[in-house]
Amino acid sequence: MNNVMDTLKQRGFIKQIVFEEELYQKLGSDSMVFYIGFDPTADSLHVGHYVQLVAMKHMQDAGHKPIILIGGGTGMIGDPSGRTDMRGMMTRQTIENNCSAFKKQMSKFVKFEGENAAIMVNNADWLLDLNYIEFLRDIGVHFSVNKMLSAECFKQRMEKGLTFFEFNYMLMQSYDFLVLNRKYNCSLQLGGDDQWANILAGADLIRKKEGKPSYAMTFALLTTSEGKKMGKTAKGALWLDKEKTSPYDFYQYFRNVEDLDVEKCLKLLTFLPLSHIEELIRYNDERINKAKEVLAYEVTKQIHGEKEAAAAQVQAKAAFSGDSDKMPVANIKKETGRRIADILCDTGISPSKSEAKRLILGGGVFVGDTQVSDILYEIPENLFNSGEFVIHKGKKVHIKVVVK
RNA sequence: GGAGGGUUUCCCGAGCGGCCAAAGGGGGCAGACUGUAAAUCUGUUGUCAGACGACUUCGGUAGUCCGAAUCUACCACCCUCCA
Repeated sequence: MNNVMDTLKQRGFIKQIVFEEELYQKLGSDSMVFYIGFDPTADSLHVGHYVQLVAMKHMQDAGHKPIILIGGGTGMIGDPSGRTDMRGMMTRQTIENNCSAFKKQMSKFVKFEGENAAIMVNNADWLLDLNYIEFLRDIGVHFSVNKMLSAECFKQRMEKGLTFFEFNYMLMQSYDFLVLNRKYNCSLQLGGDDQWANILAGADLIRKKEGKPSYAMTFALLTTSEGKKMGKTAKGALWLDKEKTSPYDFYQYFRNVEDLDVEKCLKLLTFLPLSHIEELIRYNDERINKAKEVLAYEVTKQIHGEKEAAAAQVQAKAAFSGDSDKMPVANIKKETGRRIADILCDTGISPSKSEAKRLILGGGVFVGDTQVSDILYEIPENLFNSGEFVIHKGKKVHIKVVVK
């Protein structure tokens, strides 16, 4: 069996590993049970989660058995790692809703049948009913506050303040690992590099309580070449839920990544063979656009399926080549009037009329091929009555407006 | 529990009682240059209005004043120091 650690390394996933040699041996010879945890912080997964899922799939394909842990219990607390302030506390109801949304989305990426079928667990099942005193006596004794305080993940919080409430998060996550170890013989935990301290603590706990070997490995976070988090848009995260981020927007996001990030994205987010990727990123000039198209298509395909990906690609190509037949469409009602500012709002191209006017004054709006410079501009009657026309906002937003 | 400091527009942050829709930076959007890239330069960045202008906003509430983001009182939350 091909050693998956090599694969993950070559594709740039791996950031830190505990007992690397030993783990490498095991991954190469046995089928290991491993887990990745996901806290239900929103009602949809985003690209950051997706990277973890890709890694999980590589692991599963190599014969290892994944456990997906949903943090229905840890979500009640909120991970303080790397944050400057406390997360808003979520109600139980919200958490449960988020959990089921997560489950639904994740089930697409890993297989739940066969020899090394994935399983999904929820830590609410064992965390919610813990007895405080028992827990402290059993688990709490193994944690050194001195050591915890020196952890990198609390650093930012040492300046702004950290409540005892959140300070416990690490114990919860460590306990999860222990539970999974006892129940499923899970001895490896994976996660984003921001989870390093939490994961390590868990591995230590298993060694202390069970005297058994346990391993930890973290993945590089998806960041741009400038070190900023990727997957952030003006509207928030890049969601996997197509109601929250349309396949078209999703496609466009990756179609527009910087040159310097294309390779990383192809390796981390797609399953294309490395040789193929090498081929794609060979050029440094405009030919790299081809690679971006492939990237956008492949990632969209993984998440929304081949049909949606193809559709997004067609729309994108149409929009940028001026082929109005296949452009993204916005419908408006016939009675809305023909003023350009109103139409920009009705189609969602602009969030407000003031904004629309600014855009026009700035020279960013075209109806068909004519630039609009007057805020009072009306769509010519014959065009309006013809039922459809094209509006361009800047160079990137091209919409076919259909009058109904 | 005691003493002090804070809460400003998407984010960070400056704001003398009138000239504040509120400096500056970041981010966003648009223009130029390009390759639907980056870098750079320019403009713009509360809402409504064709325009004059009107309206809403500076943690909350109630006041003082012709006039308040700026003053007062109370409330809420946060931080720092001392216990």
